[in-house]
Amino acid sequence: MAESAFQAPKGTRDFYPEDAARRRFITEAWRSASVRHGFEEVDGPIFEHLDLYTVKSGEGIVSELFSFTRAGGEKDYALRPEFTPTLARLFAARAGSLPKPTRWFMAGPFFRAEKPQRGRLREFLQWNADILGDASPAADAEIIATCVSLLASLGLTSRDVRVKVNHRAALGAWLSSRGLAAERQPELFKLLDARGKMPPQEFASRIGAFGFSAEQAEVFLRGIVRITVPAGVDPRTHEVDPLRPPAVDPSVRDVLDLTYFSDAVMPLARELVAAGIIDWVDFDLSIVRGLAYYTGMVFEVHEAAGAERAIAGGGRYDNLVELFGGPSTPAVGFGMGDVVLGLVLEDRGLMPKAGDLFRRIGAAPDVFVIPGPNPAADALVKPVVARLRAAGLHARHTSKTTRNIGKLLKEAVDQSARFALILESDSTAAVKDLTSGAQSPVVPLADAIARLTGRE
RNA sequence: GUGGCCAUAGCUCAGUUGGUUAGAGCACGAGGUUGUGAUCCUCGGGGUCGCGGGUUCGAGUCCCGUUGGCCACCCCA
Repeated sequence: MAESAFQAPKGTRDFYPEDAARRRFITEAWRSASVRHGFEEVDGPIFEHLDLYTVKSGEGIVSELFSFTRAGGEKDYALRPEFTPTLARLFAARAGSLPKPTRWFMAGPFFRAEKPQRGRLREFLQWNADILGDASPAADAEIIATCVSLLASLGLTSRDVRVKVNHRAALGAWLSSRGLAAERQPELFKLLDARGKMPPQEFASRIGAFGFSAEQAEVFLRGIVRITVPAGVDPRTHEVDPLRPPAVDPSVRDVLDLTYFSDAVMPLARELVAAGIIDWVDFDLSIVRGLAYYTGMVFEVHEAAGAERAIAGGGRYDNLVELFGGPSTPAVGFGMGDVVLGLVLEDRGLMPKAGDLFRRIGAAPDVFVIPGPNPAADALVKPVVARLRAAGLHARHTSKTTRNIGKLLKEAVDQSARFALILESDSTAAVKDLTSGAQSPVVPLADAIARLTGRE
């Protein structure tokens, strides 16, 4: 703020080196998890025709978008607020020649014209992974497993975060069986979604209007049917009896008929057990999400104590590709933003600090070349650095004038270099391992370089 | 979009009922001592106090507006 009156636009971020490194740390983890699970990377334009978004969401969406008309142009455009329409467009255009199922991921910037708050900005990065052309519960589970794989790769555990899973069709069928007309269900979903924002008495009274008792309201408030694997049981071989959901809280059964729910969810639960991630999952009747187009399984990932906003969310959307002009195609996927994920990692102390961070993203120097006090060493610094770089190493040298060994070693450490190469004369050097502190004896320069460039 | 709280150095903050040239610690830069990441010493850069206006002899301080941040509501694809 010193020299300029300009501020970054509301809800945007500036990325100084350590910020950019944190961003890369996250995006590289996204990429790795995607590739590990067999997804291929795609992308589309960062702005699309405005119509692409109003088709699905109506004109009301426009106030949430950054939209514009080119000076002198006619068409309306919008910065992309989500990827699903673009994904559907890409898929529809080549549906005939794509493999089934098609597994795609992308990660990039998105824009929403909302009022910024903690965890919610106007420009953010989002990771999307989708499976198109596979209607099976196995695909549902694979999507969740990919998400869990990412979380685990960053050091999060099933005690830090919970995957809340629900099934829209199952919940709808159950509600219909209790006589709640389909038209009134979205109303109930909205109430369920807002349950945490009102006193319990108010919730009980409002849910009473839908024909639920106070005891049932209590169950909705707790909201959770948890399926866990008992300690000592190998989740890969653990059998789940579809007729008897394991470890369901008995008090829940007393007041809710979960038959519809479990019929729809048990095949998925079995897949989650097979994938070894059932411990991460709670089945939660109140998770509703974008009622607009989800048709089956829906899920959200939350910090276990409920801190922060949702880390990720997704579900099955079997009608959407068709809505965008493609062939009828079952699909399931999810999105995860970088903002909340970053906050949770910071909260848990899992975001690496400077030196480690640069090392983790491959931006730390392999070797820092230090001239000793011998004047002959000075002239050697640049040729040696050039030679190390030609061999593919990340090599740096000081730009300071001091030849104080201690200060130069400190500079090497500050820059998180792995090794220091100390030039002793025009033909000799020592290699110091800056991680262990071990230093080699003074050897011929060629030997020292060979040690640094040789295979590990 | 509505409302509340906040804004002084890169960071954390101090700054008296309105009064000289706005300070500290850390961080950063240059150099010195000790041939090894430390310690120590010297020096230095950096602020039109978010921005604009008003009141006043005089505003970092009081008033209004504005921008941005945080929080709640709305929304959350």
